[in-house]
Amino acid sequence: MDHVDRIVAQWNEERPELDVGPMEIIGRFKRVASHLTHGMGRNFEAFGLTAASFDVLATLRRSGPPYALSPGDLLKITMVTSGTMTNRIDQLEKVGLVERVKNPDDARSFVISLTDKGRLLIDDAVTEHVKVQKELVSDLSSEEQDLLNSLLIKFMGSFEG
Amino acid sequence: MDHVDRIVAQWNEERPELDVGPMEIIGRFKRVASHLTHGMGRNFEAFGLTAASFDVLATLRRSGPPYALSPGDLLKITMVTSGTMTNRIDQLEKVGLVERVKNPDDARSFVISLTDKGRLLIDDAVTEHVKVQKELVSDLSSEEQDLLNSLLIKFMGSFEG
DNA sequence: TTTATTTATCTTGACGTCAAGATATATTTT
DNA sequence: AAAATATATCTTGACGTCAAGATAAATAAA
Repeated sequence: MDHVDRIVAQWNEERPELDVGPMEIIGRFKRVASHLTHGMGRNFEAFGLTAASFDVLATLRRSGPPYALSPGDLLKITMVTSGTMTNRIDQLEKVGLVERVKNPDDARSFVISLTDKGRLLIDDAVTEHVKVQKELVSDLSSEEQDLLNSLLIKFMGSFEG
Repeated sequence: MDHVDRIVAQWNEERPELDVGPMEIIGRFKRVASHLTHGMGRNFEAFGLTAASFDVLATLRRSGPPYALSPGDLLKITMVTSGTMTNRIDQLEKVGLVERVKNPDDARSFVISLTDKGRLLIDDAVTEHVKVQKELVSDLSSEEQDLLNSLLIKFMGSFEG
């Protein structure tokens, strides 16, 4: 009888005609996602980052040398709006982790480039990040992890496929 | 080759020593959670609600008659901070969906009570909500849904058990 | 009974996000 | 060449959230 069971039991009592089967999956899904968010967030904090700033730095880092992408590329990859990305870049530039470099071929655009400081920080943070991620799924057996992953591939495909 | 595969491939190229297996699960998890949030959010909007206000109204409704809980109860159930709950209640009170009723036995506390308008609205919204939820998981077979749910029970238990 | 502690709720200030729209530059059409 | 359209980015204002702390009332300790 976990938290979601209790919610479902209440609805069965109050609105027995409702089909609350999918609510079990979705309720647990969002709750686990919240635990994952908080678990990873504690690590981001330890590096003076937020999920938002980590997201940008990691995107630049894994894109490979020269560790630079346009704001437009970044917002497509990270699925946020342009205003959000402007704000993220502002914050990161303020603390010297990225810099805006003018594109000489198109005066509308920039590239956002990792500074040395930014690259060193994100490399350390990612090293720790994957350890945290491993720990977060560690209560599932290797077989359960594979099974969950294959279900998630299909589930995600139903939205993005 | 989905979005998460591409991210993993980039890390393998740039930081091959990292164990990015858990990242597949967690990356897909957060991405699916985001699709679920947006899918349900469109329905909340159709009723003039947000995920936050729906959350409070649904919690009150499924608690059964007299559809009233204290702010303290609500924040424990919904896992938000007290400031957030105060703000949610303010918004809902402003539009007449709940009201603050003084507790005569303890002058510090109130109960937050669904108004008639609030109860009618949340009953309609929930009816639609479970339909949306059913649709959101409909690309998974009944067996896959059960399998996913049992994995989620264990996964969630690793945080809350 | 006075003082200290705990409990219940609210306030404040900062942050990340989004939607809508503004600005400036590039490209296409006429 | 001028006008219309498209593209790239930024600005603004509102919202939901949180952490930290304030307020007020109830309870416990002295």
